[in-house]
Amino acid sequence: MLPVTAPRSLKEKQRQEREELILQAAEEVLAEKGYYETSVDEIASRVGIAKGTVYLHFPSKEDLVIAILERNAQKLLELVETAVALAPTNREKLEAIMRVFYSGFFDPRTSYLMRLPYTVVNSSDLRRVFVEKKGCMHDKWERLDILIESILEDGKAAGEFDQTLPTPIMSSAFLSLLSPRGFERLNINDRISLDEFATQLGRLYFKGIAAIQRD
Amino acid sequence: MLPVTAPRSLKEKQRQEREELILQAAEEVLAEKGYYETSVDEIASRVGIAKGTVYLHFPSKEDLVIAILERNAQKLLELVETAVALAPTNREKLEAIMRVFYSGFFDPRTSYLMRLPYTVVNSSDLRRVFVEKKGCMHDKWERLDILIESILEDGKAAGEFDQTLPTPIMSSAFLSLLSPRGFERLNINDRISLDEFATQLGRLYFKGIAAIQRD
Amino acid sequence: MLPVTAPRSLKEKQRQEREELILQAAEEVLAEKGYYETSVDEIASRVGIAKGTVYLHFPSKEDLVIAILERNAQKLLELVETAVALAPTNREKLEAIMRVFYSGFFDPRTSYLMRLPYTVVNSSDLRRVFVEKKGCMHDKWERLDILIESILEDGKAAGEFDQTLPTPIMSSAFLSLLSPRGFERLNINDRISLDEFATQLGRLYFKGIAAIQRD
Amino acid sequence: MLPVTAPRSLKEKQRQEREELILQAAEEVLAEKGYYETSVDEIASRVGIAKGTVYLHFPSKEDLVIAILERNAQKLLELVETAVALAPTNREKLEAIMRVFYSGFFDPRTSYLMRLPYTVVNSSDLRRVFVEKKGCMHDKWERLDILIESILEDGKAAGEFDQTLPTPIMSSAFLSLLSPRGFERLNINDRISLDEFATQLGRLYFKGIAAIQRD
DNA sequence: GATGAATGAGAATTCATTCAT
DNA sequence: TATGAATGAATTCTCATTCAT
Repeated sequence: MLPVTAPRSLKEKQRQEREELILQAAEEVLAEKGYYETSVDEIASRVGIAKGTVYLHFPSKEDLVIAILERNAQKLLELVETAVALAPTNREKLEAIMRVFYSGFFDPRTSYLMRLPYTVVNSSDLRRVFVEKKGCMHDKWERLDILIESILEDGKAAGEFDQTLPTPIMSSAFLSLLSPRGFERLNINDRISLDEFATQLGRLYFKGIAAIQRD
Repeated sequence: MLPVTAPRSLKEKQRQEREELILQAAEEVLAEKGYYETSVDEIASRVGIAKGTVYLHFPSKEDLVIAILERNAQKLLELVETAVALAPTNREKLEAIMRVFYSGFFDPRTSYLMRLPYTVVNSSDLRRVFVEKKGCMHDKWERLDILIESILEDGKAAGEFDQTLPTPIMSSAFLSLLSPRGFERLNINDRISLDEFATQLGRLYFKGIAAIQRD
Repeated sequence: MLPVTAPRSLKEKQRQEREELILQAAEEVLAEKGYYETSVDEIASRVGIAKGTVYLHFPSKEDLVIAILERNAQKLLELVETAVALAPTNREKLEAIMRVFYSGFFDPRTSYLMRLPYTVVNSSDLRRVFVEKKGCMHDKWERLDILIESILEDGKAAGEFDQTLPTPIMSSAFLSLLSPRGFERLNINDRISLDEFATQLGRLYFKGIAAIQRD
Repeated sequence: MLPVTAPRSLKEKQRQEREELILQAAEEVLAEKGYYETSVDEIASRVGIAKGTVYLHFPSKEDLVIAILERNAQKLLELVETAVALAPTNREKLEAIMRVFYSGFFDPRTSYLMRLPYTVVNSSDLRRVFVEKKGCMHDKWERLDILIESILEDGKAAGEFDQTLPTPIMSSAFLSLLSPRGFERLNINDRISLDEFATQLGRLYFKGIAAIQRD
């Protein structure tokens, strides 16, 4: 008997490959030019296909971007959860999250992966369009938030973290410190390795900048 | 001789007043809708003038926004410098900067004032257009950076701040913590006053989140 | 004192003239090509203006067509009502309506005026889009219907018209006979004057085609 | 020799069956949405085949519609000719035609059959595309016209119909009265049976609406 | 100066048709 | 033969910018 599913899964495979190419090209252009300066035409021509073909895969430009955001946010979340699961202490869990974000931001292979969701969530323009209006990535971002807060709470319970600091402040500050701008700012003048950066930033987050650490 | 300067300065005054109205309306719409969703038409109609009139004052939409950014960045810088000058210690100087930013972000009267420059600098989309391509606010942001770094260096020299942390990391982290998203995130669920927020964030920045602060 | 209203009304006049030109060009192209084969581009280029200018006057292609339909239906209704008011007997009122329709259809100066509304109401494609979905011309067509039925009822009461025929059938048949296709069919082979056509059709409507008119 | 014709005619049979399915699906969608709102995609998916398959049977969307129109016009003509052949008098012949049209329009099983040709012939938009440009249904419509005129002429010769009315006017009016809109208009408010409608309309056509039927 | 009508390049989206598989 | 992915011309609509009044 001939494999009936084969042709279907072949087609499906090709379809997915094509879709993957579109998503990648779109990520690329979006990262280069931003949402508003990116045209569907350009995405298509970068893949080497016609404009109409993009619309065979995604019903609209917005939906294409949402697909990228959801996918990347999902991947990001998985990386974070894995990293957290592997880290033994609460402090190391947080440091692991930092490393996931930063290495994601600056490794060209995964750059778009994380930069786009983070950028969209933290830019007011795109936030409005995608996050607030469409609820895009809402669940993923919430899970990330919950994860961080639970690490902080665990750390407090374990006496590792300062119980007098409100957890929301701690998590909010933590998310702020993850901004790719932080490392970009540095990289312009002072060449620094990502690892070094994450280490130092972790130290800062845990010990603060004060010299003598008595309250 | 006819009083040539008087009418001129009268005209000039009216001109400046009108320009001010345009800038204010533009700030308002930009804050509401973002750069790309804002049309010159809407700005003009909010001022109650014709679209063409906007172009008598600013050669392009981009230039109008640049004017706002430069102006607000300038004002912001002044506020920061004043606050810094008044604060006695280095830690208090940094805390003062935090307060300037946060109260600026969330006081409706000055909200646009600071949010816009900060947003633009920290969003990748607009950053590209205004900061990187046009060099917009470059000098102001550099001065802010220098100011912060000098405070940090002074603090290190005075033994207040940890000398083992690289100054660029410290300043970069400081700038990241200023993000308006930080406070927004909190305000959704946990109502917290701006003052409380700035105080706690300052504490976190200086002492870190660790429980027992011995290295 | 200068006439303050003058410049305004001048502008307004020009605006209306331009709008009139657009409406006329649109009527023309629509009559030539039909709704779906007509592009906004073609309308604009026939007026000798840019595409965008059309959108200064009408928010969408659909709205432009609706404006034409409403206007023409309105004008048509006025002509009908005037003609009816002037005709002494009920039979003459109905004949007057026939004349209004037919002379409207075939006088090149007013051709689009009536053909378009009648066509749209009686074509199933456009009916769906404009009449059913948008309620376009609904009120005008209803008034025409009421007018015709009241003439028929009056005629019945006066003993002029056959009281055994249901009024809705009579009015429906009357409206069917108004179809421009009726005259067009004739004009291809048999040249006939509009007046002659209307007269004969009136006779048919009143006396039927039977030779000896005893039931 | 292998049975060459048998498989061929089997294939041919399947081919024709499929073509029939396409035609039926197309009629259905066309009746629902109209020519311009109907996509080849929708037709194909209603048959459960791929879009490309439609093009194996018909060289273009237009040709598919032409096939439907020709076929339906043919069927309509046959029904009319049969009905005419069976009716004894000229008046009954005309009444039979009316019944064929009206029952065709409103019997869901044959609705598309007649409505489509009649609609296309009487709408100005589609008339242009199919009838005038392509000469679609031209011969059938002409035969119908000739049939009606010959009935009218026979009736006149037999003293049944008014000899002073021009035959073209009579036939043109007759065709106008067949419009499906006529019955639709009625059915909205006044529920009336098709039979009743045809009877009354026939009476109107023969005797007119006048009360006292002496000239 | 002030106006706002006009412009026209450019964007997103659709869909009949083709063609490699 | 059947498929359905790919195409790309065509369409509607937007909006920054210009310019005659």
